[in-house]
Amino acid sequence: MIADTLSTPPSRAPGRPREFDLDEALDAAILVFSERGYHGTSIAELKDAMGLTAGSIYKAFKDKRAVFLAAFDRYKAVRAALLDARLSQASSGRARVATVVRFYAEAACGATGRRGCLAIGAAVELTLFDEEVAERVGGHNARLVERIEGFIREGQADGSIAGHVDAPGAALAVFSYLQGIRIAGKTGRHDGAALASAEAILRILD
Amino acid sequence: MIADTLSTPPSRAPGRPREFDLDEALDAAILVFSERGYHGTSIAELKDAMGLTAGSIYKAFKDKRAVFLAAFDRYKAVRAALLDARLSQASSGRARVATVVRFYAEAACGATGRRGCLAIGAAVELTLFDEEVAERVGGHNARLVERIEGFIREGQADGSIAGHVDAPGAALAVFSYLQGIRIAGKTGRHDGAALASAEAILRILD
DNA sequence: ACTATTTGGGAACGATCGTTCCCAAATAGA
DNA sequence: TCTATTTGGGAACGATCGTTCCCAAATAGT
Repeated sequence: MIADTLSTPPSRAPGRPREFDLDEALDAAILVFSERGYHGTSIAELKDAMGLTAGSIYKAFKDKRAVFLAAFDRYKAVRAALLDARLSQASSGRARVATVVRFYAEAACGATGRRGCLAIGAAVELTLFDEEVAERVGGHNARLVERIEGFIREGQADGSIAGHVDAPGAALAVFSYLQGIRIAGKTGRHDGAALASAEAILRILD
Repeated sequence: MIADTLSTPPSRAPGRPREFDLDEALDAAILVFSERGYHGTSIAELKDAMGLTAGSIYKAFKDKRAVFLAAFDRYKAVRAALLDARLSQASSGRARVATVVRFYAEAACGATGRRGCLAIGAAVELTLFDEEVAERVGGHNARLVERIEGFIREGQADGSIAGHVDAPGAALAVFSYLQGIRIAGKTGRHDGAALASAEAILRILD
């Protein structure tokens, strides 16, 4: 696991080198797990989607749960990078909240919306009986809520958000909207109103 | 299935009578399916929870999926009855929206919140590959969104909600909040702020 | 060249899955 | 009382599950 403590170049380890890209395989796993859920996904389906054999999967990961956790981590990292890129262009507290809200509303539309969010799937399916998943999901969620609350306070400081807004309550309300719009997207009936709902939620900040 | 077309009393059918109450069994199934999800629940667990044998389950229901659909229908009916009872005491459009929002926020707290919502579980786990589940979930969701939009329009008519509010957008935003607060409740970290978030979301209507 | 190590591929394993089947028990109608 | 019908209980079934194992191939170090 941990190599290159401070040595020179890549300096490969002994043994036959892996022939596939781990992240590409995880991207495929993210799709399958998002569509079918954890328990609804079999190793056979994972195998087909990732283009690997069972042996290769179990050499790269301890078990099915480890594949899921790795996919979850990558999903979170990729989505966070996309969101942060957009956030860097927002110049007020309100603009940052609006960016987050629109980011989720867009993801809730079309095929992406129907496919669903891996993190929400993990929360719904696994948190009750898997402490580690609960810890990760809960941590990510709590951090996002805190971040939104920070944006709100920034907005109140820069004048873009009304001072009477209850920051913790509004932050949890916005966070809940983010999760909920992605569930609305599962049925694909509200694509037309998704962006309108994003604008509506921002009224909380007036 | 269809009996008593317009005849007299109960008039039992031939054969040994069922020894358990169907609704009580379904209430147990609702708990298990809510906690573990559809694919995460085995017949053995269903059997234990419902206090039945496999044979009895398969005499009352076609298959596991039929148990789930029946549990889903009952869950929806029970929750709708509870909500309607509260709604009957609300006397303005805004009060009705507030009642709905608080109803979900309360359900998101404590053990109930951690257990999760069966309908959301169905949406996340099953809608993509089960047309019938997608139809039921989508129908219920669409009806709730329409109902909220109706409450908003009523509020605009009775003066309790500002006229400039975009009813369709606000309705979807509120609906999304309802779904999302129940996901927030899965991790049980935001119980304290749940009710505050419910009040915050109502600012949409100002 | 030889050894140690790791991966690719896929057969094989035990466990568990959802479902069916069978028999005894309980009821209605004749 | 006899027949038809339905349920309760639980053993049994084939299918599929997640996982392990084995062997050939590919690499690094000596």
